[in-house]
Amino acid sequence: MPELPEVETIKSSLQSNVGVRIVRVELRREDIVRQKDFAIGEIEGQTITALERRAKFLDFSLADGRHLVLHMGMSGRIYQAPADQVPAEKHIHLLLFLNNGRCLVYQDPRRFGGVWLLDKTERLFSRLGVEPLTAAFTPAYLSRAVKGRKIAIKSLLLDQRLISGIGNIYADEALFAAGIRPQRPAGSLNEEELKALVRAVKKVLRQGIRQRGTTFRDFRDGDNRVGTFQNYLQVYGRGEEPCRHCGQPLQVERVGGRSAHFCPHCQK
DNA sequence: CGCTAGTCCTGTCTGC
DNA sequence: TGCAGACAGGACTAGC
Repeated sequence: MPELPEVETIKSSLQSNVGVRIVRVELRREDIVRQKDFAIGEIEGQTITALERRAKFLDFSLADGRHLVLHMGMSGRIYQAPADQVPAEKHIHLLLFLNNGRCLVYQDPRRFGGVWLLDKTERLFSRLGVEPLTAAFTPAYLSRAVKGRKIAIKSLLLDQRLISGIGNIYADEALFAAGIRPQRPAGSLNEEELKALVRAVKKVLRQGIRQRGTTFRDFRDGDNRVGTFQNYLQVYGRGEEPCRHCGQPLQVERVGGRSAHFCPHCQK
């Protein structure tokens, strides 16, 4: 569910908890912990010193230098609530009670997400590719990444080892904005198209962040509020509705096992 | 190496 | 109203 703009939105909305101490932890499901360098109880009494995003991961730095890292998978949420009003909802797996009167609620029905308790984030983050909103993501970088590759360009955009943070919605939106069909072999893109694609990826991700994410159904920010980028989607989730640009019906096809939305007229 | 299909889960929607 | 089946924003693995 949450892609880069959604995780970035969650991060911003939870920033006020930096500098706050975790007084009590309630782990309701042990099996959501994917990797454990230390026991969950050891985060009790610790202050959150930073909250950052890496790809689709949310990274809580703790005062002792260790990290609590979360991934939302398809259906995960993390939001703050008054500590004395913990929601009586299903699939709440982790609660962090803070000394500012709030608690952080981690909820994930499908459990494709998870929690990492790490001494260092290196092992988890080192296999991730470039952050698409940094200066390191350039046409030259993408050109090297696609060279000789027959894989569909959309699948390549979703490969977190190359570019980290793009998911199904923003991949489709970026390809539409760049005028490139999702099933095109990556290596077939010319310099001009690569340039357009880099620009389009940055553009749609920034728009997504500005609109505080896309709420198709599940996404909520750190205050449990919906985003608004769904009102600006050009292709994703629009089925065979008319293209907003040319009026021709959009098309949905499976590409690399994922649904791909595109305009056969506007995208080449 | 490249790609597909299967896997992990629950919830929701569609069609009968 | 019940039920079966398809599908969902992610990421990993096995196997051809």
